[in-house]
Amino acid sequence: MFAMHGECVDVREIARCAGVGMGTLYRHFPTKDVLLETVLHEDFVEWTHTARQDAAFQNDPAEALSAFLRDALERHANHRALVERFAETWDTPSGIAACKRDLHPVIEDLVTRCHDAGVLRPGVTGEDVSLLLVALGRIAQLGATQERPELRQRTLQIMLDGLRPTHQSALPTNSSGPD
Amino acid sequence: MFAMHGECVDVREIARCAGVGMGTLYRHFPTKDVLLETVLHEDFVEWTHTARQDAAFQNDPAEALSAFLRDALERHANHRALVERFAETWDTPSGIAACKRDLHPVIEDLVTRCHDAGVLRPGVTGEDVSLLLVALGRIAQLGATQERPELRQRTLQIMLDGLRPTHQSALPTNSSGPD
Amino acid sequence: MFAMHGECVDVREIARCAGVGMGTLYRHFPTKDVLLETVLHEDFVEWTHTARQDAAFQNDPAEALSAFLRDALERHANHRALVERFAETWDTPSGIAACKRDLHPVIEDLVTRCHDAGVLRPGVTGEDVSLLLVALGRIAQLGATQERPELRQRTLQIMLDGLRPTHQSALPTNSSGPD
Amino acid sequence: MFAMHGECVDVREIARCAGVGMGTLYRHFPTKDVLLETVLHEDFVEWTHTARQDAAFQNDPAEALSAFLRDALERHANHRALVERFAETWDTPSGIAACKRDLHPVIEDLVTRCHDAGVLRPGVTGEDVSLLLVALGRIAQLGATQERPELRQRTLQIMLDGLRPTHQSALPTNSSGPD
DNA sequence: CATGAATGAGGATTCATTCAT
DNA sequence: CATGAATGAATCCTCATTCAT
Repeated sequence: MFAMHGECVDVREIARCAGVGMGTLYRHFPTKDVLLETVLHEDFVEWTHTARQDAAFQNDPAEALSAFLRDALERHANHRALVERFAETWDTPSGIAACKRDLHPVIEDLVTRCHDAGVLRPGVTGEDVSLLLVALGRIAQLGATQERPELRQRTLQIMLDGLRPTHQSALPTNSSGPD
Repeated sequence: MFAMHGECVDVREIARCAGVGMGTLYRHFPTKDVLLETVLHEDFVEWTHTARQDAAFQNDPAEALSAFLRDALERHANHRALVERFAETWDTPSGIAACKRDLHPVIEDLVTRCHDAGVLRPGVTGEDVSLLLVALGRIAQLGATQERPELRQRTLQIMLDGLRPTHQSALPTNSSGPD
Repeated sequence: MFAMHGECVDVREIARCAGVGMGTLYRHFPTKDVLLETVLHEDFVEWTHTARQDAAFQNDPAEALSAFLRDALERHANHRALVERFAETWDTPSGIAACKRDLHPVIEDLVTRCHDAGVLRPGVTGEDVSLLLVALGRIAQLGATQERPELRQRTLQIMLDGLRPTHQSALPTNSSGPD
Repeated sequence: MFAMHGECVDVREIARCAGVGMGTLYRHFPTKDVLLETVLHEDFVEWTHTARQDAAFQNDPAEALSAFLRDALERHANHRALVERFAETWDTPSGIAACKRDLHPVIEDLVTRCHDAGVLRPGVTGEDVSLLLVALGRIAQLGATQERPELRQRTLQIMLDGLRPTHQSALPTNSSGPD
């Protein structure tokens, strides 16, 4: 339900579709928000697991990274709440802590491997890639890109190409210097 | 208020912060939605105007495009509702019609000029640029990028570099062929 | 305005149609209700005047009464607020005091004249006739009777015939006796 | 509540008097209007049922008709919203469709039976009787007739007598002729 | 004295959460 | 332990009335 309708779904709808009563729902999850976080945590765990495996099987680190982003794009396209909350990772200290705990290490690994192999633009960090993910998530939710999936793949391609080591120019950094 | 808190703000809050009563608000705008659309329309008009001028004064088309995106990024960073509704341009037929009417031609012009000058990756459309805008908008709203503005500029840089004519590989198109 | 739309009209509408500002309206009438009462009072005065004259010119008391009711019916058909408030005469002590003061004597006179001439069913009082007026008022306001005026005239005819001296049976009286 | 105060009662008042919260009310009835219509429908059903039975047990058609009107009068006296909405039957196409569906056939039957028995003034239609009902409804709501019930019975008596076959004169018809 | 913008209480409706059965 | 009816705070919008200009 969260995947389809986002975090706005009526809890009654959720209970009804789950085939249980409201009470049962609230016994297991004290709050709508906790339910959502739980659902998302499971999604992150599964995503992390799959991503880790895919990365392990893929010897080409560049391809590993782009495969990860391609997969992420499709996941976001099919999961409204994921998109809505994934962004929060960056904002709320606790937020979807799950995301930070589970997913970020995978991204960091991919970035490190790519840098080691020299297939990633210098200076790109895991944080940069995560931000691109947030950006892609928003794109994936647009009705237009749902009807014409090639649209979101074009955007992804542009981002991937922007990450190539072809671009040696430094990315902007904290202009106030190291403080 | 819309800029700061998005379209969810309580109308009472809006009225209070405007220093007026509910009635005054509703005298000027028949509906919360009309108020929002009015605010956004003004923003789009101003944005369009500025963008057009900037583009006219800038002889270098590539710089014109990146200046446009940089400006858009800052605008989105300071305007939650803008971000929320700009995306809708892609979904709701009517939606923020203002956006389509006012802003899209500017984008199309920029893209055309860049292509004519050969400074834009082949195949990139105005639609692609608009999608990047939506993506950037989401980024700009993150608390993290508000505290560390260089973060969003990094993302923008990656996107801009992905748009360079260096990348000659074709972008994905409707795989079902021309129908 | 009250005549056309009833007492629900927006005061702003009234002011606008009168070509004055709200302040002017409220200078003359401290309250919407006072305005309505004033308007109605004028109507009652005019009605009373006309009714008195008509009655004076008409030698046949029966015809005078039925002419009065016919006229009242048409007035009610064209005056929503009149209908809405005329009924209140019976309820609120002050209410449209104007009505009691201005119109009721006319009715009482007509009834007395009819009784004196023996053309009215025994026992019928001015109060009975006034109640019939209230009843007719409601009828006159129905859309159906506005489109087909003969409908309301049929109802009036039935009432008038019910008032004929043909009917000698006593009308119900306070069953608890004279207390 | 509707019976006592008419359709203007605050839903909160309704909920409070029902001893339930707002939510409970809205769980059962999606809209204030639906609630009203439901209440009225039940009333119409019950009314129809009773009226049909009374009519069936009464061999004298004239008495059946006057009993029906007497009963209607008392019902209206105790039900403000009934009065308010019953009139609408004549105006809004849908309106209290329930009324038309449930009650009108009963009235038509009564009228037909009376005509067959020759105890009803020639030309009187079910529509005429329904209009008299509307008229009586208004009367029944007056505070004066609530305090002195004989007042409304007098009005009813006058109407009933106006319906007697004694009155052979034709009732007004559409003056524009049969078109 | 005229204006009409401003006021704000009041009314219908929604939905996350609780609790008696 | 499961149920789902009940709760009521929160939200958008209307309109009679006031008051600064």
